[in-house]
Order: sequence, then structure tokens, then C-alpha cells
Amino acid sequence: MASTLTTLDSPQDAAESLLDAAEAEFSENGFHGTTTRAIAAGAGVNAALLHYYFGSKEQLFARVVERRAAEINGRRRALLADLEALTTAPSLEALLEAFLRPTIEFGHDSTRDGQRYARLLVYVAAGTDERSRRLTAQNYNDIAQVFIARFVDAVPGLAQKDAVRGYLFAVSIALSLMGRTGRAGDLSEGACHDDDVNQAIEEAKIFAAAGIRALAMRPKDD
Amino acid sequence: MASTLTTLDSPQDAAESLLDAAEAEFSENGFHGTTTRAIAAGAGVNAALLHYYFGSKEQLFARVVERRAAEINGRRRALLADLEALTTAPSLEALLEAFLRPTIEFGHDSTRDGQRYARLLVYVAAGTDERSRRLTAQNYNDIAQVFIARFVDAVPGLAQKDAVRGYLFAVSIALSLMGRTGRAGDLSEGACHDDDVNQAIEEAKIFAAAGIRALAMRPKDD
DNA sequence: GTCTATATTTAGATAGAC
DNA sequence: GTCTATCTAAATATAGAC
Repeated sequence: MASTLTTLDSPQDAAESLLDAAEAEFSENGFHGTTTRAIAAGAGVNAALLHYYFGSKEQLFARVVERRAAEINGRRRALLADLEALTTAPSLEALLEAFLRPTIEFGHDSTRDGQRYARLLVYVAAGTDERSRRLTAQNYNDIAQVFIARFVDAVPGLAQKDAVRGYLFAVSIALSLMGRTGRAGDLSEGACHDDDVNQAIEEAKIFAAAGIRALAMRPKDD
Repeated sequence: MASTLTTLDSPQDAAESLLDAAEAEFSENGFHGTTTRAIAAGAGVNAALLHYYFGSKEQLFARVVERRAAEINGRRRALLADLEALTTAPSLEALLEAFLRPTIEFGHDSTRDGQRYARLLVYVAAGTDERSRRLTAQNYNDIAQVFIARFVDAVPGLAQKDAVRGYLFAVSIALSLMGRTGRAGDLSEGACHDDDVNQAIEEAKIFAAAGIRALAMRPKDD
């Protein structure tokens, strides 16, 4: 975002190496469980450079989250724009696809270390500490409002508050798939695996769509 | 579990005070973000007693989780026994009620500091680090298998692997309600609040039941 | 069982040479 | 921009008096 690659032979500069290493370390052990020395070692750069480039561990953490959130939400907006270019209004399933695919796919992309960020995202989005809540709000509230509004448009009778609840439930489902903890495999003795991206997205989409529609049909008494 | 209260005038002994204080601290800042000194200070006991009673911070953490898991799963089993005492087979909704109510209600119980443990449970159950996965498996795999089997019995056409997936989705939904981060309020400008237990359980139940049924009805191709 | 005192390690951050 | 060296603080854990 700030640093543009101007040199042709850029051997990935120190700042970017630190961001990558920080992502890997933070995703494994969280904020407090990660040391700045481990990050520097992982990046293969001197430990003092971390503070030179990012000021503090805290600011580095924020930058790691921002970098990927911008990427994921950019893809979400692009998929949404594709949908709205069509003549027919998008279905709830199509909206969920546009919302879920970038994150879940990201978490299953082995080549680009997306899985590391996926775990970090779980840490941040599921975390209840002040830092997690702040970063989640800063990086994901705008996109949340976009999709919540689309849910209301797509589902007859869906109240705003039910759309919010449904959105948050959909997020939590996506997070459970992104963690890749292997628990599904344990509980099913191997029958369930976390490897197939398209199947994971499909299951999340089916589950969330049915859940949101059920919230819309629920008798209201308040 | 281990310590039974035999004295009438027990002013809550040091070990139990440490467990309570540890629960509060760990739930706010996680494992690495919590210091043993803060726990001892919160408990109002000498810091050396933590190691005297529990050996290490690690073992204390495990004890905190075990204590509440035993309590929550005990209530789940009791509710399940009530259901199975009836002549008719329990519905999916009734099973979800028995599963969800103890946790969600626990998280909304202000008098018993359940909210603190609720956040710790979110931390452990959503966490992807090795310790979180181990403690989740140790404390929740048995109860998971019980409910997964009941889901299969209650929903015609529900495959084992879909029951596992549905169970994990239901857990993630419950966790999103237990965190009480206030995000629902932010996104709905106050229209959504986390305060009403029964409404929260109802919404989770409606959403999860519809989602699980939808998984059962999905056309299979694998 | 409870305390004081402390050993030992390691953390985040910085100063200043180059 | 990158390095070495180090400051300062705080962490977990323990030894040993009482």
C-alpha cells in the first residue's frame, strides 16, 4: 500500500519480509504469544528493523491485518459488482458466494500462504479482546454493511436486525471452516475433511442461506 | 471436582480464588496475555501459591477450562436425559435447545461470572493453536459425539458427515453469541442487542435447525 | 500453607556505529 | 537502511524462612 516496488530486482524488501513473517508467527501464536525476535528471525532480517519500519509490534500487527483485509474485501466487491452487472437481482445464494468464497478460498490456498492469514483472521474476528474488536470493526464493518443491505434486498420479509444476525452467523460459519483445525476429521473419523474448497463453500452457503431464510420466516413478537 | 468444601466457614480457599481470578484474566487477555502475577493479585493471594497449587500457568489454564466444561456438559446431559425420558423421539429443535442453552445461558448469566468463562470458551473453542485444539478435544469431543449421533437419529436423510459439519456450524454460531462483543449492536445501530438470552437461543436454534435440515436435503454427489 | 526474596530468562524497544 | 550492543522491564518459576 505505502511501499511501491520501483526496483526491478527487488529481492522482496525487508518491510515486506517482516509482514510475511509476522503473519506466519501471529497466526500460530496470537499477538502476545509472538515475539518480535521470532518475527525478525523468520523474515531473515535484523530485529531492529522491525521497529524502524513499523514503530512497534502493535502497529505491525495492525498492518498485517489491513493488508489481507484490503485484498479479501477487494475481491468481495469485485464479485459483487459482477453480480450487479446482471439484469436479474442477485439471489441470497449468489450473495453468500461472493461473500464467502474470497475468505474460504484464501484459507485453502496453499501456494500463497493464505492459510496462515486465515488463521490470523480467525484469531482477530473471533477474538473478544479490545484489539481484536477494534481491528475487526476497522477492517470489516464497511463490507459488512454492504452485504447486510444486499441480504435485505434479496430475501423477502428479512428485517434489518435479522440480516445483521444472519450476517454474523454466516461469518462465524466461515471462520469455523477457515481455522482448519482438523476437528471435523477427528469427530467423523476421517470422513469429513477440510481439504475441498468448493465443497466447504457449498456447505457453508447451503447452511447459511437456509438459516437466514428461516430467520426471515420466523414469527415476530417484538 | 477435586476439592470438596468440608469446612462450614470456608472463606473460599486460595485454590478456588485462583481459579476464579484465572478465569477472569485468561478470558480478557488469553493465555499469553495473562500474567501469573495478575492472577494472584486478582485472587488476593500470594503469587507463589499459584505454583504451589497448580504447578504451572499451563496446568492452571487447563483446570479453569475443565471446571466449567464439566459443569456445562453436565447440564447438557441432564437436559438430554429429560428429552429421552419422553415417549416421543426428540426433535432437532429440542436437541439444539439442550445443546445450546447451557452455553449461551451461561454466557448471559451475570451473577455467576459466566460471561467471563463464555469469553474463555470462545478463546479456546475458536482458537487454532495447539493448546486450544487439545483442550477443546479433551473437554468437548465426547459431548460432541453424543449430539452428532442424536442429530442423525432426528433428521431423516442426514448423513454422518453432514451431522458433523452441522454440529460444528452450530457450535460456531453459539460462540458468536457468547463473545458478546457488541458488534451486532454496532452493525445495526443498536437495533440488535446481545442481552436477551431467550431470543439469542431462539435465533441460534432457528438458524442451525434450518441449516442442518438443508444439509440433509442437499443432493449428494460424492 | 503462606510468605519474602530472588534466580533465570526473555520480552519490547532504542542508541549509535557504519 | 542495516547492524551490534544494550537498556529496562517484566515474565515464570523456585528456594527457603516461618
